[in-house]
Amino acid sequence: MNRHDPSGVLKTTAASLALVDHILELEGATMSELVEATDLAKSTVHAHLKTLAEYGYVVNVDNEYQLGAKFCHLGDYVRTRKDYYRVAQETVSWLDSESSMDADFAVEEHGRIVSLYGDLEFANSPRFLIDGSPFHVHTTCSGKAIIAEYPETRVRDIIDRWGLPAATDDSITTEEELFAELATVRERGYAENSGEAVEGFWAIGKAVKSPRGEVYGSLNLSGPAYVVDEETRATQVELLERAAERFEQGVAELYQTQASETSEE
Amino acid sequence: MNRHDPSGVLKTTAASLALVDHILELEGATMSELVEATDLAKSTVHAHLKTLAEYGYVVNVDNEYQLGAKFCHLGDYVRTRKDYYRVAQETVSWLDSESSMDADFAVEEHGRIVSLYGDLEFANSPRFLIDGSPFHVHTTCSGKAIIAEYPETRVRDIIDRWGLPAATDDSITTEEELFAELATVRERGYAENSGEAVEGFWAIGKAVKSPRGEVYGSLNLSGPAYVVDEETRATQVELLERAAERFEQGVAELYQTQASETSEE
DNA sequence: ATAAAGGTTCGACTCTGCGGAACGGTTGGA
DNA sequence: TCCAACCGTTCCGCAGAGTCGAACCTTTAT
Repeated sequence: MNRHDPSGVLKTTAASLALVDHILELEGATMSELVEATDLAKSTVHAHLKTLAEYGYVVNVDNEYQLGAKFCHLGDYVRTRKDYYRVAQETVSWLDSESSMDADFAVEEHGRIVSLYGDLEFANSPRFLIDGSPFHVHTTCSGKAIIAEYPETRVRDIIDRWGLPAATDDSITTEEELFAELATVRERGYAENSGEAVEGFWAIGKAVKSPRGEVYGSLNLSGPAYVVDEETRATQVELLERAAERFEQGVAELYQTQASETSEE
Repeated sequence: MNRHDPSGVLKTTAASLALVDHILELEGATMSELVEATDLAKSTVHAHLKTLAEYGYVVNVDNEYQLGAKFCHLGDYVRTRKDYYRVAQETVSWLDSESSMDADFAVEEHGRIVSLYGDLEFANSPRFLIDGSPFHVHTTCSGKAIIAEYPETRVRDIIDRWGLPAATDDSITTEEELFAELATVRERGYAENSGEAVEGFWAIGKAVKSPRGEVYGSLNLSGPAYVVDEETRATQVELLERAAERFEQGVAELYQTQASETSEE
């Protein structure tokens, strides 16, 4: 599961969380499947599952263990806690309605890409995930758009940790390719993906930043490549850029309101 | 945190997950706050946080620990994995557009209520949660609508485990009240809440079932009580009932398609 | 310059998670 | 009807792992 430095990590908790990853990967699993996947004793797996179930992280339906609805609860908490969440949600739904493609907003965390707002069916689909974790930065246009804004050392930290595994035949797999691509992204102002994350899919992404220049995440448009010819691609790029402006302006207004509210007290 | 039977539960994992609950409750916490909240040594908390961080469950921004975006990732997986998820989503958005109130779809799991689809800002808002866990069944109209369909023993199991704590002054707090209310719900066909979950809020919920009679969850409408007079309440009930029909019909169609697809192979 | 707070590392003690085997409950085929 | 296979549960002894406390480092504020 590619954990880089297991020193100082509690093995019991790690084993429990690894079980969660396995259940995700297997899209639901029976106990013996998990015993096989983890090389732990049946009684040990049982103890972990019981603990996870106690906290609502796992449920057992029809002799199969599944992840619990508590993840929805916690996920929604994370989503709504971002101060820009309302702006992001509005921007995505605007972009989605204007565009013929699917819109979403994604962030980088721990060197991985998670889609926070937008059509959740595709963006976070477990079918396209290598392990239990979210997308890699180098295979998604969101990832490329975001890390193009990072200093080189930060990018290196991420690839040192997660490597550059291919998702498709067209994925970037070497450092040189990646840094060249990031230079292109900076120059062009947005990132583009042609089947690098999912075969036959075309996507564009643009990073959005706070007034102070911190990168919040990336707005994206994606869809099957055959539905967009050269001409419509240009329109999609324009839409994306307008959406990014809307987002950044929305956040700026948000800060102004907050500032005036606090000064009134 | 009201864990009923700690036997067989791994204390290390439980401690880690308890930390997650604490971070949720405190809406982000510093390490010393967590030391205080848990009565563990600083080094112990550190080890747990490091492990949770390693798996993306926790992030540290500006000397504050927060829940990670991985919960969004896992939550979306849980959401989209339900076979009725598309039907539920469509029904909720229909109901939301037709009604003047907020629509959502919630399920019961482990004796707690989690809102899966619909406006996530309010339905799962952490501000209204007593501990890190989702809503109680007896304070929400979704919960009442759902457990009204359960056999009495199952309802008793739930209240034995979670008790009947009040969320507001109007909450149900005794078994007699609850069972009387559930009888009313069954008779009337839907559940109603007047400030029992949140002060000043009015809500209605109706359970939806599979063709075989299993309860999937509950469709709900909720909003501030002052915006709905007696007359509009009647219309909202009608809308809710039509939505429930749409949902159940949608699921029935889904099963037919699945059945014909498998028979073709 | 000093203090306070957040975070990190280390070693020793002790508790607890781990494995293995044995037991129950259910399903389905002989 | 019986047996076999599978899923889940319980129990116990031992070794390994988590816990604590203290010391250390870094950053921010006074």
